[in-house]
Amino acid sequence: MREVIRFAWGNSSLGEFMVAMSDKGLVALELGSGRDLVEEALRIRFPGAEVVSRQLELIDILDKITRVIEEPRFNPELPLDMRGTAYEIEVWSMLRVLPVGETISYGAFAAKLGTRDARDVTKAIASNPIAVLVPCHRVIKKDGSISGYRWGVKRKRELLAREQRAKPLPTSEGDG
DNA sequence: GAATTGTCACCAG
DNA sequence: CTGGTGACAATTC
Repeated sequence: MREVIRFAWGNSSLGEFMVAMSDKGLVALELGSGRDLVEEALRIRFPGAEVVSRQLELIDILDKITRVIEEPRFNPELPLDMRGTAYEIEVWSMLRVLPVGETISYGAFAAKLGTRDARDVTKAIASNPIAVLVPCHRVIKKDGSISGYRWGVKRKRELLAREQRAKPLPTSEGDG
């Protein structure tokens, strides 16, 4: 029996986004870069699967995702159906334990995983199909600057800015 | 900020 | 194993 991938589009302050689900859970969360392109990419990613639009069925999911984007500390508790190599899944799992508002360098993150190279971690992170819920945006360069993001550097900066605002630290920031 | 170089584990064949 | 590849890191201008 053919696998069915359901998807739907939502809107947030970061722009449009698309969620896609298999029977097991979330398989993709894409931040708007053209509906046709994203939907096409979905079919390429799941050859042989039936990719169908289910806007109304996923309305609850869309609502949760929207809230996560607006409020980084909100936990949607959605099941993730992560597909990739064993190494990629390990990296994505590690990403999800990073605390809100924290950032880590690729090198430091690599060290947490083992003795692997920073360059290697980037490949796995860059292959992450699930934006925001797998907080790949919390990994930045050692320099502190942001060099790349699959869904646009501007969105990455925006997400980080929100998380830092949402950070529970009592410190009063003097930045302006 | 943009360009350059060193480096190495992973992935595909 | 061989070959190709990077959302790096550190340096330079």
